[in-house]
Amino acid sequence: MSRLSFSILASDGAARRGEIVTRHGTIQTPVFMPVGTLASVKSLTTDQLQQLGPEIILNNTYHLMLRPGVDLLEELGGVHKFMNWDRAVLSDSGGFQVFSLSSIRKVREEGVEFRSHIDGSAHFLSPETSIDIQQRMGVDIAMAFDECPAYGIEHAEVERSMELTHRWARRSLAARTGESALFGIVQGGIHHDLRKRSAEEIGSIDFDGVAIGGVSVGEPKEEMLDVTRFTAPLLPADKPRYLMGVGTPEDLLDGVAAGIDMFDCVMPTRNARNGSLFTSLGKVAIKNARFANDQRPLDPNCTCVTCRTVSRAYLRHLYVTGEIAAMVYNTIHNVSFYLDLMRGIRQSIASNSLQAFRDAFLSRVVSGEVDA
RNA sequence: GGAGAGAUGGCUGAGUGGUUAAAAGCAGCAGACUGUAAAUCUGCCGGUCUAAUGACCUACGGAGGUUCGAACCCUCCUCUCUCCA
Repeated sequence: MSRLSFSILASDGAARRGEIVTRHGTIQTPVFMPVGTLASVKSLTTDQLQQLGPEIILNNTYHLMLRPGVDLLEELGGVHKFMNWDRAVLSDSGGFQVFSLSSIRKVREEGVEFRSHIDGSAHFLSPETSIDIQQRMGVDIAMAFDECPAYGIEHAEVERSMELTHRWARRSLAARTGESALFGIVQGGIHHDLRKRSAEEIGSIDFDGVAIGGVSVGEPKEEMLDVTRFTAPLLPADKPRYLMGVGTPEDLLDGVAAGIDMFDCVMPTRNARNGSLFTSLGKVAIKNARFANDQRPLDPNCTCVTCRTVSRAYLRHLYVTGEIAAMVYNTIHNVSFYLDLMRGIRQSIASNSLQAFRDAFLSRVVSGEVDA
């Protein structure tokens, strides 16, 4: 079979309702991909994850390259077998670590030299090595190796970085020899002219999908939305569009409306571990004293295990006492909430009512009736 | 019975004449988190008033004293702990 195929089933304005077929199953889009950096969606067993039902998750090249190492990963049969996950996996190329680990790396034309954040040892990632590692991990979708520039640097510097990303994009594709599908990444910061150039350049390369990278790196929300709205329509219409690292529930609604098909973000999982929970009635900081005696389910409109079986009072107690179960329950809920949201979004596109769905969602959340 | 040590803010615990409303940790209260160096980080944390700066009050076991000034020095009292009988 081909590495990947994408078809659009319906649309609503710029929003698309589609299907991506991978070697590990079919993905309904728009889709949210939970992040499992180290071949684990933090705090969840694969079985628990499976029951939540995401059709695809993320892994990370940089982190897995360090531990357990790609040789071992390959020897153990790839990430799917390693974590006993039979659905799709997309791997980030390590490009984000060029940004997030900027203090311990050095960028050159050839690639990026990292000092391991674990033991200080030197590691090198280039388009060729990144793609090689991703293929050997056996992921369904690999990402081109890119440079993710920080927010706030000058236009000329963003342009230089973007051009490097373009050269690396072609090298990434040339390095792809295996079964993994490969997505290109558009850069260009917050600058329309650069984003346009990048979209044209990356869009002209024979990738299986195209991502918008370099957002959610500290820029104001409006800038991110502006870049997304500007760039999405410039991307090839017949390929999946992936907005990297985004975002909040509201961001997902906006992204879909702009024509994005795929999202990933650490927010639901990280926030869960930090006691910040997304609900249909707004955000809940479960550690707040007001939940100490609150016997209601976290979210009355949610059917996840957490909301079906335990109270806010219990969730608060687990969190405050530092019990591991707090992270499990919280993560189950937040991931479930995100997946439910995407399900609702897909249905609304199919029935041409995305705008109404968005309005209803936001009005419920904004009304702040968590305490009602 | 004898010898010694100690009593500090909700807790543990620094501080031995002024810059001390009093370190630090914990607990408590709140906030942040966007392709994960995150079960992390930040702020507040005696009281009242203030948007804030700030002002006043109360405070280092109790009572008294020395001093311009005391958590810190002296006296007595109360209590706690350790060792020896």
